[in-house]
Amino acid sequence: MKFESATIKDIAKALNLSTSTVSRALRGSYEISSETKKQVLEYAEKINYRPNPIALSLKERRTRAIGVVVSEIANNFFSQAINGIESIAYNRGYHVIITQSHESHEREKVNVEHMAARGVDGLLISLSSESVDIAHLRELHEKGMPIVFFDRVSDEIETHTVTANNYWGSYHATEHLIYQEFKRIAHITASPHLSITRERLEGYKDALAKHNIPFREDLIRYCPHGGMKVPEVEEAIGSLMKAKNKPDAFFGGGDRLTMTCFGILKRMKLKKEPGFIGFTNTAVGDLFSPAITVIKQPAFEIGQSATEFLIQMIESKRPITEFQHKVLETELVIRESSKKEAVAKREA
Amino acid sequence: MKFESATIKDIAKALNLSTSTVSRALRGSYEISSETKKQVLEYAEKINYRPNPIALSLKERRTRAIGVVVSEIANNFFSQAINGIESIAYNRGYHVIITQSHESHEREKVNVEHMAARGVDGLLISLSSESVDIAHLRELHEKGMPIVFFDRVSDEIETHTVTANNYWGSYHATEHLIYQEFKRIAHITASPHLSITRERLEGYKDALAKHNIPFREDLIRYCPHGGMKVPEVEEAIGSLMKAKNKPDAFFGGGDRLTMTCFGILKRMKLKKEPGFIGFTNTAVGDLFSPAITVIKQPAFEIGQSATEFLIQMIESKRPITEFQHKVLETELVIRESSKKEAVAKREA
DNA sequence: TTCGGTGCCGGAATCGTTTGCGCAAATAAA
DNA sequence: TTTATTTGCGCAAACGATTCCGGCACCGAA
Repeated sequence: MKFESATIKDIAKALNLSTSTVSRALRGSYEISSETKKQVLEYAEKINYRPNPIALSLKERRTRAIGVVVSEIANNFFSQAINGIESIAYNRGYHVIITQSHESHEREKVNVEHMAARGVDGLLISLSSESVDIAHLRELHEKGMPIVFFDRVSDEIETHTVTANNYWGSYHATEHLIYQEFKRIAHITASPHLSITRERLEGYKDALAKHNIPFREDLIRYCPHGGMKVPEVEEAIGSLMKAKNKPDAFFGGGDRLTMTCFGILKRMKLKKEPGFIGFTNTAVGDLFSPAITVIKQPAFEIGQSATEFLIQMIESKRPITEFQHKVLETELVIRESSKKEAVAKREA
Repeated sequence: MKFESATIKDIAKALNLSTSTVSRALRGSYEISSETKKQVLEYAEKINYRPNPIALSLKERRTRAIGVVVSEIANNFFSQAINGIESIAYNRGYHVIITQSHESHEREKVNVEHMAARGVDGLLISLSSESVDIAHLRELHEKGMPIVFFDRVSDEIETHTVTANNYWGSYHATEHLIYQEFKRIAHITASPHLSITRERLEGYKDALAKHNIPFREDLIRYCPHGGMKVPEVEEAIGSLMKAKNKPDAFFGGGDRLTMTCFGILKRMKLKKEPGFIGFTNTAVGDLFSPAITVIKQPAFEIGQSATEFLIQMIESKRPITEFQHKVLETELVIRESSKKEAVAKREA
């Protein structure tokens, strides 16, 4: 089974011209008589000629494609970010190749290497939770591959980054819970070496400090798989609820994590329902019971900005030395799950 | 900014050999002395040589990549199906290129053409809701491009298809609502020329007929954008609720549609809460209020089967003439939203 | 010594496209 | 008429890899 397409040679043969003439005619070179041009153009149109992008890539050493690595597309944040990426890329004439790391460092590496070999012009990446060692990226970066980090960034590579303001998002969320008079706020978060984990943890800590609530390490739980493995989260919550002083509120540190967490807590049917808040970009937070308070990230815009930076790098003649670190604000959407009165009422 | 890689020429030059010898040595040809082979292999390893896939594609006229077109990745069904596709593809040594049509026929066409030109070895496609005319696919198919339809299929092209048993899924869902004593079941569904729309409508009709409930066209609403445009669904529901005889239950015909519908109904805060059921693969249906009854499709398996068929077609020596139409069973997950008693209780 | 065979390797074509260079004919200038 | 310039086009190399074809050297056999 193969699939043949018309080539420049077919045109040349049919019109008794050389391939070079045809090529030049197609791109409207001034060296070709307008009559020949017309002939070629018409015939090309007739047989629906399309230049072979593979041959072009080989020749020009560029593909007009950008590669994307996210952990999961089945994650509201990432699917929205991808839509942002596409919106810019298509307008600028780039195609987007999406891959998933499934939070696996190995998978991330394989994907990145394949896309690099395949000749993408640049890479947009949000690190997997397993990625401590990013030698595979550094190597590529040193060879000149444009790379932009978004969401989960690394400072081991000097380049543009685009993130949400995780610190303030987390700070405000935590402060909101404090205002609602929750005293023992547990923070269920992802792998501690992710930038987002650290930033969100800092915001949480600082909000506590601001309100003179001592930070307690035993209220923090790290789930390296970021909510993908339910037992991991169950274990985290279980251990928290077994303690003498149970938390009275939970704060989820990522999209999947927030969902998983919320589900587990709900299924536990606790007598004393805890307050809940989480980072997630779900569109249906108000359909939940209780309607869930969320920190929403400007995912679409993050995708857009990252893509703009990347294309700018790709198309720049000289190496870039000044890098930007764009930070976009989050939005706290307050609903029922974080309100003390609401919680109290549901318990009554 | 460019990105250079070692080539076979570099090896040849360094070792004072010809490129042909190096090429042969790398693939272990018997015509090359074991000594030369060793040299070449070692040097290749040392400089971390990787064959250029673009050059290979040009030569071999295959890319070991398969293209996927879905309407939205931010759709639980599709993201799960894509995971199924990847699980098979990667094991068989194929890469997966994901594109979204956003329910636009034009976008679908552009994506398909680009992937074809780019040289994917085959195509996995679930049609956009706008795609009535599929000339772009037929043309490709006639030129020999292997294509497998999944989920939203077309009978205009003779090929393998993989779908959920939409008819029975819909039949059982409808029957379930009937058993729960709902009398006027509205069906909010997608574009009428999608195969899934037709199949689900048939199941709905036949279940009504089986229970001697007359089918009423005025209980059906088509939303061509499949729930992507909220106003469209609001209008549909609004018009149904304005009628003298309001529906007492709603049945959503697709993933996005079900979510959108459910949200709108909830926000309407109706005195008399209608029964609800819908096709969706959401993982969090039990977190909703009320917990939502769903028809779940075996999305992952659909993705897997479709990919197996496709790779089989790609690797087949002779044209395939016998096509399979695989149908996988759906699962009805009954929760609160469809239970008459529950609805009554919530109303009390 | 010559012939056939084998082992090992290089030359060159090929995939589809672009492009530097050169060449012939036509036109313009001398 | 001769020389210079322009116009219009073809040849061939290049991108990176594979592969057909052929060649050289060395061996044993006749």
